[in-house]
Amino acid sequence: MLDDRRTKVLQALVEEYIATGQPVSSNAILERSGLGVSSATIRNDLARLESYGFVEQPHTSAGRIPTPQGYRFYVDHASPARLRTATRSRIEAFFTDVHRELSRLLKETTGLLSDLSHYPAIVIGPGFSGESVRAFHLVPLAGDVVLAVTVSASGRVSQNVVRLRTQPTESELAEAEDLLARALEHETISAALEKVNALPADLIPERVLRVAASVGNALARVDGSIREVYVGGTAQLAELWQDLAHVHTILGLLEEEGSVRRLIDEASDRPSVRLSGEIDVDNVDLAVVSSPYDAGGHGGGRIGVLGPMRMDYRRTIKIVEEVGEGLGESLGR
Amino acid sequence: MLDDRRTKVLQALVEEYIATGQPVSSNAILERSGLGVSSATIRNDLARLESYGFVEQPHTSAGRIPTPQGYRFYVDHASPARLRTATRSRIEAFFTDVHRELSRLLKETTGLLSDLSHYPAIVIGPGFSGESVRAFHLVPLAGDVVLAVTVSASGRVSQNVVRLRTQPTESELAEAEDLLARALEHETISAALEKVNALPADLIPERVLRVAASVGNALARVDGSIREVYVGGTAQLAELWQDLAHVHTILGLLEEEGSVRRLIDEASDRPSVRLSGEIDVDNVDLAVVSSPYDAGGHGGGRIGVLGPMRMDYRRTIKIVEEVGEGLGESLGR
DNA sequence: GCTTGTCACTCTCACCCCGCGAGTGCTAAT
DNA sequence: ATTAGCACTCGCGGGGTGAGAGTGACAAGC
Repeated sequence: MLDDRRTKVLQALVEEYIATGQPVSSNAILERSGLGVSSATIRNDLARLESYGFVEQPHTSAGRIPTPQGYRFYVDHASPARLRTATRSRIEAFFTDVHRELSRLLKETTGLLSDLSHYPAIVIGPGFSGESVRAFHLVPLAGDVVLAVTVSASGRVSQNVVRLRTQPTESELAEAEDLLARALEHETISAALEKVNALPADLIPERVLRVAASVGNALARVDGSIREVYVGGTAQLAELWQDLAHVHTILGLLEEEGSVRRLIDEASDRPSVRLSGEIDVDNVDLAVVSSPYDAGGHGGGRIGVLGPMRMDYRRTIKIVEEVGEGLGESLGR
Repeated sequence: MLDDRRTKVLQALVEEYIATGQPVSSNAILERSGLGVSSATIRNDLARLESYGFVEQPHTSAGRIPTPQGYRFYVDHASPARLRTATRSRIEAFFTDVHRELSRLLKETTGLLSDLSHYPAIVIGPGFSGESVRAFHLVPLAGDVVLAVTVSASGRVSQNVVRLRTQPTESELAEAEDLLARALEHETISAALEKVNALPADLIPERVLRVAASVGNALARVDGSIREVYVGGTAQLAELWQDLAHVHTILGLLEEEGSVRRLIDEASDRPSVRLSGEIDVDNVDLAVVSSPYDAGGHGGGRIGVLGPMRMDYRRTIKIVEEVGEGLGESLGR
């Protein structure tokens, strides 16, 4: 597609633009790239790059800025950065030897990530699925509504409000709790549900069975979909976009759990970069750098940051990757 | 301090400024207030109000804008607004008959409040204290770290990671769990802790007792301070302040749990308004309208919104108050 | 003594004009 | 294919200007 020199010209242009935010002139590329050619040559190359749609001019007689396609090409050809040892050790220290409640750990991870990257950060919690259940409780809330509390083997606590069709008596509820607790013990939720459904219907009062089934179904339904979403570092928004309309739109995105998920949920097993056009978000200058993490037996999730397309990709990708690894290891233990 | 007409002039000025955001001229006050005097008279009054420090001029030949003192006088003398029935019924519908997990309810309440008020909203969770415990579990996490899960009578679930000084065996942990569960059953945490400490040391292995005491102390320490903080509607910030520096500062405030608490924590049993100078936040144009809520036996908390000083106080106060009442009732059941 | 009509004065804001400088595209030469 | 040179384009910032909004002051009226 692009010969070697033109690739270098585009890289220099993107990096210069990322650094300065100003349209980049042929002379600036000359200096940054160190190519031993004249500015006129570079101007010719720029004209070619423009015809390919990688760069554009804000107006005649101005320098060039990258188009989304230009960024895409750059990102796909960029080598990852090396992190300073100070940064690495900060990540390491963060995940070493500190035991925190899961939700707190995830929330604080957004803090770390956004601190290091200087971009707002997103962390999606690891799934529940595949984990066995350590403890289970039913708490009556009101009438036909009960709260099911499940503690997983790794100490995760999940709460679900379940509305039953009928109002159980206290003893029925206790029996159902007992039944489910037994079925769930050291089992995954889906396995336990089968157990419950296979129970001998003649030995257990039907009403109890019905309660247990209702709760079991409710659990199974949410199982796996309880990946909590955490967002941190939103204060950076104002500095990054410098534009109230953009800040408003992005705050709106980050406020709604569903759209946050949509931003970074992706089935890639490596760090990935998504740019405005590729995300289902209209007309916002947006790039999302995300990476999966693997918490060993305890599932895994995804973390990422978002920023304007004019973003330090090489550094950011590396940071997101490393923090993801740290988080995975920390959870995996 | 102020005679009747000057009070009205100030009120009209503040309301006009809240509505338009422009410096208010004597003529504008004339029209809005309906006072049957000439604009010259109002100009004289304005000069007087200025000497009292209630209003100021951005520059010589411009209208007046309220000073913080002017706002203070205004809110202290403002009568609360009436809400449209549509608004009232929205609040009512929100809290009627829907059973949600507590954390979800509180989070969604910030959504309701910010939707109605058009300002970012804060909800502080009701305390745990005073509630009896319904279920209790200890889950070993790793080595000397255990997770204590407490379910309160009203179905609230609290998780605490406790680091013990020694590593208990499985059976010791089970015994300690049993011990604490028994002690806690239908008791408040503080009452239970006394029970545990009063246990006959000769009947129970010392190691078990020590574990139980560690956990109990950890619980007691966090008991009452676990008032979660929820923030919603931050997307409004961009529209409200129209100024990147302000948006940045306030996002920063809202990001940190401690500062959010500081914004609305206050020991007033009525709706209250705090303005920039009165809050420990420097140089931000900020007003906080907050109100307590009472969840009956289950404690209570505080909710509020924040906005620029140029804020529709009469309407906002009423909305915050009503949503607070709704939340209190909903939790009290 | 408070209120009012009048009027000169002040200050901002929006607009326009214009010159500078950066940076390009083109062309002709290598 | 590359380069030097050059004419051309266009945005940006500074300064000038006129209109309009609003005030303060003053003298007259109730």
